[in-house]
Amino acid sequence: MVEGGHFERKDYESGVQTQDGMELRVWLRLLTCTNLLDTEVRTRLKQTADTTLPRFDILAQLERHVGPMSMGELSKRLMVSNGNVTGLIDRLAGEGLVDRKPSPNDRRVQMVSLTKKGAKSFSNIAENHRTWVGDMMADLSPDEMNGLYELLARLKASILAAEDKNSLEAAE
Amino acid sequence: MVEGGHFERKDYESGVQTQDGMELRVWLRLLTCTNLLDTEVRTRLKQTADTTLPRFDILAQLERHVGPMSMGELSKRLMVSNGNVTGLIDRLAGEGLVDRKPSPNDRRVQMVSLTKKGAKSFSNIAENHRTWVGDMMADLSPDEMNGLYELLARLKASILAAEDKNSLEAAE
DNA sequence: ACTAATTGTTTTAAGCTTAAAACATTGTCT
DNA sequence: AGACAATGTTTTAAGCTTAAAACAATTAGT
Repeated sequence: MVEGGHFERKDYESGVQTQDGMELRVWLRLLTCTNLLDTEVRTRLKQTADTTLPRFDILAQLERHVGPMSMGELSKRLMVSNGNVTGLIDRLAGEGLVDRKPSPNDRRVQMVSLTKKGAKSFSNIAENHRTWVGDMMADLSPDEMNGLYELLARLKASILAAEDKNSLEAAE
Repeated sequence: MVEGGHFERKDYESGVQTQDGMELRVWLRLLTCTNLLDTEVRTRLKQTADTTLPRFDILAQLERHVGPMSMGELSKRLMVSNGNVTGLIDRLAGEGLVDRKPSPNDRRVQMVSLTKKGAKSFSNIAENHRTWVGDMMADLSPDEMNGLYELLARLKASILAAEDKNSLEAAE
């Protein structure tokens, strides 16, 4: 999109002013890293397997679950809306990667499972996925990886604490 | 969505197996943190200002630029497609937050600028935005913030190096 | 000046996403 | 059993996003 090689993707940092606080700078750098990785993964999924990340996420959930899974459970595990799952499963079923059939116990429920084709497709893609992510982080030392891992845990805890505090205030 | 308070949002970590490599674990934790922050910001933008993050990003770009900006320049700075900007500006113009008029020099070009209403709206939202992000990171010490900032810089460099290497291979 | 290529924008088609409404089925209560 | 609440899924309406095609206007080359 832009010439030069290093700014084809979202890079929110380019707009940060020096007077911005450290929090905004960390947030924008976090966003930049996530977008770079995310975009790269999506691009390679498209190029090498002609699929998308949401489809891949569904196959991954089905693969690690023993036996078929209901639409609702898929929706909970992926943390997306029910309607979203309906659409994705429609397309995956159309491509023959998953199988959807009504539950014999409860006629409201649709049970979904991987087809053989779906399982095979997933295992190929998952292998690639692991390699891609590894390559992108190849320049970080084990110490750096551990440090990042721990700091992200601290950040996650801080965010959740802030949300809890906020929801308590809202409940008053 | 799920009871318990800590897993209402995307949390890819819940599915990671112990045999997964460190790279995948870091990636999923990165994704979790970004999604938590991103979702929170979007939710609050919706609740407090009835707007969205893409709209906010456009107002921010227009605010820091002196004078009107073309559609193409906006598209480059936000790192999104031209068509995307067209749609967003359509809606922002409909809400009276931005002004769009043809350039006098080049009749292909549309020049966009903030209206008074848009500038006022942006400054209110930006103030809140800074506070939200600060609150979410409140539990991290200055040292931790600096450490995270530096490690993310290392990660960004590693990703870009991997992309460059990959595109060089593709060009052979 | 005519033709070509280039540049700037919009339109189109497809997919992802959500919230809210609509439907279908099951469970509960009397 | 009948009414009503709760649960599981799909549909609908709206917005974000992209790639590719279509349009419009400018620039370059002859």
